[in-house]
Amino acid sequence: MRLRIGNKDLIKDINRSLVINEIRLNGPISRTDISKNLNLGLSTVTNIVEELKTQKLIFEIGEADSTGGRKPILLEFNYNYGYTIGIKIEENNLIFALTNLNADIIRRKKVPFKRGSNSNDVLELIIKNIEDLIKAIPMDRSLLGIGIAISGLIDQKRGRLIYSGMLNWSDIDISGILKDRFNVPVYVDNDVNAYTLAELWYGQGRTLSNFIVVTYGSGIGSGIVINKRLYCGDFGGAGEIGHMVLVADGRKCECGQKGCLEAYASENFIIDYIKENIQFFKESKINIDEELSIEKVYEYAKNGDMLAINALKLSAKYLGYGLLSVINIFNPSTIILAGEGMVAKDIILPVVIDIVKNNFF
Amino acid sequence: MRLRIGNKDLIKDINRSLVINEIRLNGPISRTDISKNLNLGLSTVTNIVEELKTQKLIFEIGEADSTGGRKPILLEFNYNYGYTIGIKIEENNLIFALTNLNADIIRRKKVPFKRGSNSNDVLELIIKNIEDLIKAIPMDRSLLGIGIAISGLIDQKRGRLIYSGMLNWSDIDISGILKDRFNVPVYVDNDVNAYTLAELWYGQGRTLSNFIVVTYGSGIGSGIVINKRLYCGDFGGAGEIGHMVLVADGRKCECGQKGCLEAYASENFIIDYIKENIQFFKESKINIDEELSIEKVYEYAKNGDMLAINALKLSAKYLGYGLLSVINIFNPSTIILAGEGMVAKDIILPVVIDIVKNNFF
DNA sequence: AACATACTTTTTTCAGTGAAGCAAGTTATA
DNA sequence: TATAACTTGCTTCACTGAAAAAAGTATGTT
Repeated sequence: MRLRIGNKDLIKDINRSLVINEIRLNGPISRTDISKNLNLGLSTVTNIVEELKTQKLIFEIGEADSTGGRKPILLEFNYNYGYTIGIKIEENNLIFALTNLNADIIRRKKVPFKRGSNSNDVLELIIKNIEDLIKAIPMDRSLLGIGIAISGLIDQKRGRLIYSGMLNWSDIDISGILKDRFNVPVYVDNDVNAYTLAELWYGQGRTLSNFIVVTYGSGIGSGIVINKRLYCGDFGGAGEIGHMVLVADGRKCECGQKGCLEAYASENFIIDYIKENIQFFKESKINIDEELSIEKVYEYAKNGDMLAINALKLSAKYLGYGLLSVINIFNPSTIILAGEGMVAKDIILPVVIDIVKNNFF
Repeated sequence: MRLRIGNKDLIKDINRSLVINEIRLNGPISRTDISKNLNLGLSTVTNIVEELKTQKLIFEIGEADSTGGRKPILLEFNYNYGYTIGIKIEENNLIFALTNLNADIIRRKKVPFKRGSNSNDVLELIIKNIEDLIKAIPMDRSLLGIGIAISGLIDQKRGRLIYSGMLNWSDIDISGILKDRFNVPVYVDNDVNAYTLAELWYGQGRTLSNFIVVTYGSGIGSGIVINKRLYCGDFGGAGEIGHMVLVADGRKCECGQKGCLEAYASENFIIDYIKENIQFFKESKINIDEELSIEKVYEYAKNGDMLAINALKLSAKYLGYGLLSVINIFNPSTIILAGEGMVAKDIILPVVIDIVKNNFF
């Protein structure tokens, strides 16, 4: 990143940003209060507000009660100034959401596609659906940007998909293709990071400087926020805590390594563990001959099946050790646990919390 | 951190910083080149340079060869503008260094104190020696700041020592005491972070945005640099990679946890391993009855003793697994390995590199 | 070799610009 | 009449850009 030099444009940009954010986050608010909160001159605020009003980025929403003088005029951010489209690419589904700037969903759409489709066909499908969604935007407003979440390794800076095992795609310039077509900024990131940004901007992370989001489900991933910014590493692949070594020389992991956290705390491990140990649980109702899905395991556990419960608890134990490492490394005030695996949180959380509490250095 | 509003002071501060840093890092340099490199107006550079010259922060060092026109006047940063004192508190030694702003050491001093001394006595000793060092500063120059490195848990923001096991001190307002006495900024951090900052400012890290320093010795620690800033975590304790769980339910660690990296990759492990396994190495020359120090182990290893070599290699193997986890989490372009353990790098490095290369996801 | 002319490059000067800041004034209310 | 909210007009100051000044080099002529 090149450092910006100080000049009048910089001042302008800074103060406009400050005023917009003050109104967006603390609005409705009066000019006087903005001035006090930001320590900006009152006349400066007046001028900036005037400009933002003509740009329709903000508007006067009405007046508040007087406290002994002229009533303050309340300003509010125009959340419908523009719209954005968010897309999640799943294994055989596209999920679209058209939102305003408050992330209110205006329209939502789920579009299936054939598992294993090639990237060109799916991108074609994405373009068609974006065109369709754009029609729902009011005439005098416009699309401001597109965000895409894909499970895989992403070059965030260039908006390229480097590799996705789930889709079996590699090296696709998603941002370039869509930017050419729609002429708006296009952001691409993996699903965990996208979820982490959501927590940072709209969720529990709003008030935090540093936190880690850990997703627990088919695999284990994490999003890292440091100094209020998502950290992606030098090659875009930070946060792969699923492939931390938890058991030196341990179980083989899909990635090729041995003893990864993900080889112990994941859906696959739970199912494998049940298969390996069903012989020791004569009273278990689990039928090993039918295809065993993770949902069925949850079902069995809910009904008190000890094998299912043990498998979940063991997986949770390893998850706890993984979190312990994360805590020792990042020393964050908060860790957010999420992911499909959390549907069994009644069983998992007590185990995890117990391990973390009793072992933290 | 409160955001600064945009005004003329901000512009001034930014551009003065940019010019100073340009001269400091790329000097000697002419006004014209500064203007080109920073994209700042030539007249602006002239004005700022004039100001910095009267402040004696920079000076004109001479002229460079002409390239067909007027000779450029070269500007250089005045590294002797002021001085700083750096102090490392060891188990029974204080190490002082008086340096100029180029980190050139003007004077260095080693002052022993009684192991187990209380903090007041040692701080008294520190103050006396600082007073002594200040006498070595030229009359017209001054002390600009003090930096202190201690092994332990530090509250960097307040400059307080929270707890040091090595010294058996806790909750000491080091910064407050010295700031009151000398009226200059005082920075306190643990030894690993201090070393990491040295790498960031003067070492291999100068050109890197993200890197991790891993110290391997009596324990394992790490310093984390993200976006050119040292990351300390919300409670000042980030980087404790020594207490990552490497072997679930493994060896007991000094910290109370089980299976920490430090329980496997550390001097203590190496010595314990030798004691536990000497029975299997009949040909080993190691005499288990004498007090076994890590230095002696290195000596034995250098002379080809297989037990010593095996112990070092095994410890290195675990270190490799630890680094693998660090790489998976941070995805940095560079890891810097340092610490006393590296004196045996001929044995350790090949093992570590092999593990990392063959396993990286 | 001495000199004149043309061109280059570096640095300085100075009027102009614009964003913030300040103070006095206006509006609206208790 | 006092007070709070907001507006207007003027001042300030750091950057900008163009022109001028300073200090060279390159080349051709006598």
